[in-house]
This record gives sequence, C-alpha cells and structure tokens, in this order.
Amino acid sequence: MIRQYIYEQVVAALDKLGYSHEREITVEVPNYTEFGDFSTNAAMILSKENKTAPKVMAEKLVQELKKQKNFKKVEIAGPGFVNFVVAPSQYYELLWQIHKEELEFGKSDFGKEEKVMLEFVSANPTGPLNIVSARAAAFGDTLCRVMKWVGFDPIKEFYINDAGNQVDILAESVELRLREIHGEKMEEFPYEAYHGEYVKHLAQKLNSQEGVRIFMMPEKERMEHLKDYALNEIHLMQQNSLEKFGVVFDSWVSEKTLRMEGVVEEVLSYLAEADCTYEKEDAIWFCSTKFGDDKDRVLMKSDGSITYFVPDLAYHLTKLQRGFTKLIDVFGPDHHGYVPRLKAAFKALKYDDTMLEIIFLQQVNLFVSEERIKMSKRAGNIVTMDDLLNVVSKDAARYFFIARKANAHLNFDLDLAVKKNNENPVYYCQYAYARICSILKKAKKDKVLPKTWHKEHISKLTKPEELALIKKMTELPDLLTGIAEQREPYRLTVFVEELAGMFHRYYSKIQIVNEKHKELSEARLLLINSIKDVLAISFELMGISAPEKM
RNA sequence: GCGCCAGUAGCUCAGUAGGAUAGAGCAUUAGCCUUCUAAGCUGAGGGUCAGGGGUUCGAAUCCCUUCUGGCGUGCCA
Repeated sequence: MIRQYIYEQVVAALDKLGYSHEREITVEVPNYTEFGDFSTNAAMILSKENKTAPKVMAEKLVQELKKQKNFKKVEIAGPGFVNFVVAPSQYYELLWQIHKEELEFGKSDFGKEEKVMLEFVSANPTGPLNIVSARAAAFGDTLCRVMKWVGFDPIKEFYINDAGNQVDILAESVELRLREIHGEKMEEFPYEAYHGEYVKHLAQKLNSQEGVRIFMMPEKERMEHLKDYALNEIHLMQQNSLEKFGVVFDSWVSEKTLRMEGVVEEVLSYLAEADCTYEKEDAIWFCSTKFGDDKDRVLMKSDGSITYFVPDLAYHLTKLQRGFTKLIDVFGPDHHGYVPRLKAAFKALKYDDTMLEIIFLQQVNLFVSEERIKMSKRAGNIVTMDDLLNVVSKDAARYFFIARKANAHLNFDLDLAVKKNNENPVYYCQYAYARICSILKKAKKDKVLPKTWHKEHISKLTKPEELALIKKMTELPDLLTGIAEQREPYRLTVFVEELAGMFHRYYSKIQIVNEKHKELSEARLLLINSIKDVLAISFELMGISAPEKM
C-alpha cells in the first residue's frame, strides 16, 4: 500500500529533476529501523545512466521529496540510499482504511478474473490418500483461496486415474481377499497386488452386501463389477478424507469417462496429423525429442494398449477447451521426468506451452521421536492422511504442510504437531487471536468498548510498536498478490508468525485498556481489532480456524 | 553418466525485486504472572550463508565450477 505510493513519488521526483530511469529501482523495507520505514536505491541504480554520482543524485532527490507532507523525514544514507520515515498521519489513514475494510481487507482485482485450473492431489484411486497427498491438498487449497482473494477465477480439480492396469490389479486384489474370506487357501499374497488392510475391508463389505453371488458372475463381468465397486468406495474414502481436511474440490474428472468419450483416439489423430508420430517395434511413438524432450515416448504399446500419457494429454486439452488460460498442476516429486513430454505435446499441437505450469512438491519425511518413519507401499505400512488426522488437528496439519516452500523437502515432526504449547507455531498464532478476542470481550463487559469508533482518536497511537503494527498489516495486500503470482502459500505463515509475534510483544509491554485514558484505550482497541481481522483473514486463507478462546 | 531440486546457527527454517550490521523458533542458559489469557514476554551464548572462482558501487541472493544429499532417467501411473 505505502510502498507503491513511495515508488510513485520517487519516480515523479526523478522525472521532475530530469533524471532518466531505465533500470528498475526498488523501494523496500530496510532491515534496521534506524534506516527508516522505507528505503530506495534509485540514486545508486541510476547514477550510471545519468552520469551523476549517487550521492549527488540522492541529495537532489531528498530535496525534492522533502516537499511532501506525507513524509516525516527523508534523508540520504550510506552509499546513496534515500530513506523515508512516513508521517504518523499516513499510518492513521491506513489503519482507518484497514479498519473499515474489516474481513475484506487485501481483496483486489489483481487476477483480472483469469480462469485458472488448479489440479492437485489426483492420486490413484487404488488406496487411501497418503501424506504427500495431504501436503498437496493443503498447498493447492490454500493457493486457490489466495488466488480467489486477489481476483483470479480459479477452480480445484481432481483427476481420477480410474483406467489402466493399476485399477485391474486393485480389482484382482479385492477378488483374492474375497476368496480368502470364503476359505480359499493361497500360498502367498502376490507381490504386485495391493497389500493394505483397506483391501480386506473392501472385500468384507462387499461380501456382506452380495455374498457368494459375486462368484456366480462370469469372470469378465465379475472383474468389471469388482472394479466399479472398489473404485467407487475408494473415491468416497478419498473425498471424505479431503473434506475432513477442509479441502473440497470443485470438480472431479474421471479418466475412464474421458476414454469413453473418445478423446484418446482424438489425441492420437491430432498428433498424427501434426506429423509427430511414427511406428517402431510394433508400438506407436511420439517424437517428443523434436520439442525438447530427451527421448521419444510411446503412445501405444506393442500390445495395443495405450500409455498413461495419452489420456492425460487429452485431459489437459479439455482444460483448454473449457476456457482455462492457466493450467497449474501440482505434482509429486517422482513425476518431474514427465513434464518435458507434456510440454512437448503442447508445442507439437501448437498450443502455448507456457499456459501449462507445473509445481513440484518434494517429499514429506515423517518424524516420530526423532526417528524417520520409513514407508513402503508394498509392505502396506503407509501412513495415511486419515492416520495423520487422527493424531494431529486439522489446523496443525494444514499449517505444517503449507509452512514450507513447495520444492523443499518437508520434515513433518509429528511430536511437535501434536503438542499444544509454545513450540507449535500454529498455536502461537492462534493464541494471539484468542488473546485479542479476550481483551475485546472484557472491554465490552467493562463498557470501554465504543459503540462507534472515532477516527480522530487514532492519532493517540504514538508508540513505535503501534506504528510498526500498522505498517505490518499494510503489507497484506502486496503479500497476497505475491503469493498468488509466485504460487508460494508458505509466505502467509511467515507473515502470520511475524504479526502474531509483534502483537504478543506489544501486549506484554503495553496496557491496552486504561480507564484513565479513554481515547487512547479506544485507539488501541481499534488497533487490535484490526489485527484480529487481519489474522482472521490469514487463517481463513490457510483453512485453519480462528479460535476465540484457547 | 545425464537431468531436476536442495545445501544459511546444534536442529527446523525465513531472508522473492542484488542493498546497509545475516534473522526467527526450538534446543542451551538467566529472568518475568496479586494487573486485559504465561499456549506469552525479556536477556545471554551460538554463523567461513557447503568450497572455490567471477559479474558490480554492493552477492546468502545472479553466472561458472567442485563437493554433498534427495528425486528422476519404464512400452508403470
């Protein structure tokens, strides 16, 4: 908010003084308060192109900018920085603005209603969601919330890979467990089959519903039946886990349905028309190397079946047909080899491949009492999203998952997440909110909470901590557009921790309600009420609760 | 081998327009509740920003290179 203003003032001053400004200059918050509220490097960046010494330029800028009433101080420092101290009156204006916007603060039309497709989780429908899916869910959902807040038009979609041989294996696994229930002995459960307990549960449930009738069906029909049953059950299971986690998808797209609509054939013909396919060793290949991939890819295997890639590409094309101009895929760490071929296909079919953007989430390492838990799908000892949520609150889990950059490994310390004390950053932040609520409640009870707020009393806020808190809150709009643009939700947790910390320190240092100073008390109550709103907005965007009592 | 990602305090991590003296939490350690919630606050110690070159007024940040770790490199999905 203020930064943009200062930037404009600097540019105006440069123009007035006849300096050129080809190179980008910056206005930023210095690391040290003695350098003021904001600082610009304009003189140093532009000295070369204007053939003027930085200090001389800086001095002229200072003279020019000093004329502004909104600055309390403008001074030259170091090798040519121009530092600004913003007049308190400016902060009072801003606080009043934040106060009036309440829970709408930070909203903007930055995204210009751009239609964005966020695809994430998209786990195989062959088992419960695991921890990486949980990370993806928290990440994608938070990003979507922020993008919506700043004016994009995003939707969340889950792509169900309910076709292909993994699903066949699932059906076979259920059948084996069914046979087991009926007393059939088998030497050993096959290595490739799904070993998880949930398969047994599926079999039991099906058995209690349909019993031996299943085995009367012809083999082929039975397998189809088992497949449909298992897929549906698992889909509901996954959907349920996600909902418990606060993640509700706008749309679910089934690969099987897509295939039935004939998109596979369509894509194959498109690629053939573009002259990008050839036959070799009884298979059909896509010459993706012509478009930047490091090897060509098989589209149709020698047994006549299709590879995963084809329907997936078709799926991506349907996103474009549905009018989305930005396709964001959130992938797990083991898929990055897959990107060049998708991009290659976009190029081959003359689509703009920059519309396709892929974000990689790195793996999640789960730690329990400082031991890393090793998970193996085969052994069936995967820690599922439900397991996690049975132990850790939704708030803590979501917070931990978004608190790291996407492309960094995430160490999830289960002991820490479970803790409800000062070590756990979620509670640190929520506690600030609860404290404010408590103060406001008490103020209301003591009849010191004003029925209508008076703007003129804000000027009673003169403590550096108070101005710093206002300044911090004004960062929110820029922060949110930055998060949306860079796809980096984790920055929200950094912001919230900073704001909560500033509040905690302020609280322990300064008495907010003081009956002897009514107007000052009112101003401080207004201040913390706005902090409360800003925290509430942040929590809402992270999908965690804002507890009024803790 | 090749490709992608990462390497900042004992641990987990910030440091997003290349800025001034490198920041926080935990852990260690010394304190603060008869006063709006101690799930809080205050102080102390702790660093060759993996190593080495370069770019420039200025580099944890950009370029090159070496080392270390993770992942990928299927006619699996």
